[in-house]
Amino acid sequence: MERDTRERYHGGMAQLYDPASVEPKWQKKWEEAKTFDFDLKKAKDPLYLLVMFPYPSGARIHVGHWFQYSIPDSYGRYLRMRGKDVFHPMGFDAFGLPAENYAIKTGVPPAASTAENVQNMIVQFKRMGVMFDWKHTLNTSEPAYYRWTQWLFLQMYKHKLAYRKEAPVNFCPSCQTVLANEQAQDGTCERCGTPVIQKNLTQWFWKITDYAQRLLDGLALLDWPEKTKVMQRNWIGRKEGINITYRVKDSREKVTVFTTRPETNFGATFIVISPEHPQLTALVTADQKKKVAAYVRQTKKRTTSERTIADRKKTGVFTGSSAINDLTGVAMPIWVADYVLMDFGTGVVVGVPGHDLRDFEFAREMGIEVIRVIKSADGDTGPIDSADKVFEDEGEIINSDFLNGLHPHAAIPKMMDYMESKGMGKRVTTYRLHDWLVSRQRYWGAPIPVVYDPEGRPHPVPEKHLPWLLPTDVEFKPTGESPLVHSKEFIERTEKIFGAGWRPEFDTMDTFVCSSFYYLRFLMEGDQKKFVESKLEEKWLPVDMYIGGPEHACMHLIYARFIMMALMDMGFVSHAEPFQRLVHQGLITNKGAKMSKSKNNVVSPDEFVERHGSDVFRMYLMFMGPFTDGGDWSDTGIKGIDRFVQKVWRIINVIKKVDQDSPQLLANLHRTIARVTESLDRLHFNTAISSLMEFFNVLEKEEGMTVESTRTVVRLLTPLAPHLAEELWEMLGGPAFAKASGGKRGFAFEQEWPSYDPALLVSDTMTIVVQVNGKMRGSVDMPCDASEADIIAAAKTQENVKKYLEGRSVRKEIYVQGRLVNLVL
RNA sequence: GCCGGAGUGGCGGAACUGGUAGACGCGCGGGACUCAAAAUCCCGUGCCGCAAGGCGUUGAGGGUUCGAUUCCCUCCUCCGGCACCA
Repeated sequence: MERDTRERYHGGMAQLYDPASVEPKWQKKWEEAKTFDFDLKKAKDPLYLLVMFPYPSGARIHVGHWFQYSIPDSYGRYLRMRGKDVFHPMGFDAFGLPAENYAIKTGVPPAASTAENVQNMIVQFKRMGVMFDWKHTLNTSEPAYYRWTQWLFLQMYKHKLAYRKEAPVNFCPSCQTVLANEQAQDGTCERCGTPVIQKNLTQWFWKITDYAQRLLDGLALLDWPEKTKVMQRNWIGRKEGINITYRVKDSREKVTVFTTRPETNFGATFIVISPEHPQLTALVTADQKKKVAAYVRQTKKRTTSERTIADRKKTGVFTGSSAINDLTGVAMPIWVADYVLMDFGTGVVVGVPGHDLRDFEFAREMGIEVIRVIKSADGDTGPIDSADKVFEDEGEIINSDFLNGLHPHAAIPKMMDYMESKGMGKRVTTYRLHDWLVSRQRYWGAPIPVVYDPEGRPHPVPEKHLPWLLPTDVEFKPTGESPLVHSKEFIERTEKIFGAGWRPEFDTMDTFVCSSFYYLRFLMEGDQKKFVESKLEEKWLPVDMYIGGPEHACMHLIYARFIMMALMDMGFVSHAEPFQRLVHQGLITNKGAKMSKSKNNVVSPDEFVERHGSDVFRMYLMFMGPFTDGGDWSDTGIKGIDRFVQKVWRIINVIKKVDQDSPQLLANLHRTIARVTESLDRLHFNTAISSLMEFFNVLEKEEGMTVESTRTVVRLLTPLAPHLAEELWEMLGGPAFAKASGGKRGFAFEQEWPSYDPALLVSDTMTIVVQVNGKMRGSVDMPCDASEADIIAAAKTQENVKKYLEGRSVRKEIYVQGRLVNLVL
């Protein structure tokens, strides 16, 4: 078909490059030679290159996988040629919902489907031609791995970083199952549409909040995208303010509020307490009891997402109590309302309706007095009677006794000092960050290694019983409880070890726990009795370059940092930060939309890889644009790369091998080396490829090239098109040459990266652009050592320039060294 | 609403710290080869012009500068994140 005719009309000079036979050949040779087997101990110049590990889905590898894994592979090959000992492992984040859902649907146990998916993915990765060291792979769902997930839990428990408390979960009464937040969007169940209810369960938490400040401070030293750092800072959400304590009228109770704007306190007219607040009952007076109880009951029915819709009409009930504002002596009614959240600040808020929109809305709804204490930007000091007049910005303070005339930057500290001196308040710092809820009411996860005695008290499972195996005699169909509850074996095992009446913890761990330390487990070889080998950890961490999607900015990337810090405090590791440099690959979309199975718009790379080969496909992905940008999928340009590969093949095959390169060719080659090197250093694979294209466009017109230079060109191609380069390298006698000249191994990617001679980049003439009034009017070629005066003089004699100078005087002459002359008239 | 980021030909994109905008590729137009098509090669491809040359131009408007895609201000659009956070 196509191929025969292509050859026939090709002039018979060279065979067409055929990736279908060449690529498997080299994949086999690489594997047989064990070229990717890595020795962590022997490595001299270690570089840890890590790409976030994938979930082993049952579907075939998609375009996004290719983008995420083949391009970093090219980068890794480049660094390897630069002399780095590049450790680039790959594993599988294998616990999680999809395998469990698949089991519910088909009855296939998650362990079986997962193992099969992993094998399928490995085959596909090999076909991709990536140089993962499969000797160092891991799978988080295997007991050999999750025993360390459990070990980590035990360490957290031992160091008082794990605790239990009641927390609400989303529950679907129809499916009888706990839902993740993403399965319960809009307050209805993803699967059946039934309204989701909130259910309180006692669950395990990890105290990430203890590390809030360190997580914040640590960001400063990381080589991460600024955007990601900002997101983490916002996520941690440090706020400095003051806790003000008010006396409650006719009661021994006191209420404490948190505020960052105490200077507005002369305008405080009410207090709002969260419906969940434990102090609430003590504040409710007898005559308000019924109303408040009804309101609290109503709130419980609402999901968090429902409660946090910004535009919702404010609701609330008066508790009957009032607090005294000691600044003014005013009694502030205490209300209960669901717009105040229990888990931020103190769960109680002081209402300043004149200068906070939500407070104003509430006050208007409930008929509470509004006082102005800040002059608005346009000087308005009058009453505040509409939402438009609520002035939330900073301005001059009025109606506030000793603060009058001040601006917030001065008033805030003054008020804080005043309140602290009078014992009314105390400065505090709060964080938005919440403790990490690690319990999941799921089957397919690492069992939490805890057992409960007959009195219900928790005890850690001793380390000698790890891995605390996930039972297999379970019912996957949802019953409203954790699937593990129905495992006879699990309960029997627990009673046998710990005694009659003992029960295991039936919840499993969040999969983010598994992925919070996997970069450490890749460093293990052979000995599986230790969590981490100290010498290797010191040598290899932090990860030099971590590549993954920006969607992990706030979850995985904070959890992993937290765990690393905790492990350092416990003495297991020597570094506080796991990932020194972070790069987010861009997203490959399809017609602007994210590819997803549910949208049925996932592009399969299979047919393209089959037709054009792995090298062409990966280079096409690189050529689409910068790695960090991603892009919209389109196959229209793949032809360009295919042509390029054929052109490279043809030229290298047919070009005359000469004894000496022309000076232009040599200069061009060295310029190309410089540009490709610089592009790769900056992860600009697209421009690395275009530089090579330019080189071949010129090379085509050359008489010939030395074998030495040809080999140099092949080495430049090696990271980008590894299979093609290997074939060319062999053709050029590269392996024999390499062995003869230094004992290095023979594959192309095992060779040294070409260096360039800066002297060859400089030519002895330079082209100076001549501008008149900032517009280009010509150019002059001058020797590099020409003086400024000579250059300007030459510029003025240019025909086209002369025309503009005619009859006008030059007011100013600007000369930019080696670049341009601008004549201002 | 708040916090980030980005807007460059028909398209993907290039342009290091302000200095020839549009590299490279796709697509498109023309030509060579062919009975023909595909493939391949050559030429062209911001606009006007046969050409010499001229003009315009990096989302819109303004500013700084001899000179702005690049720096500053205002606005528009798109993307990402957060959001009743006190």
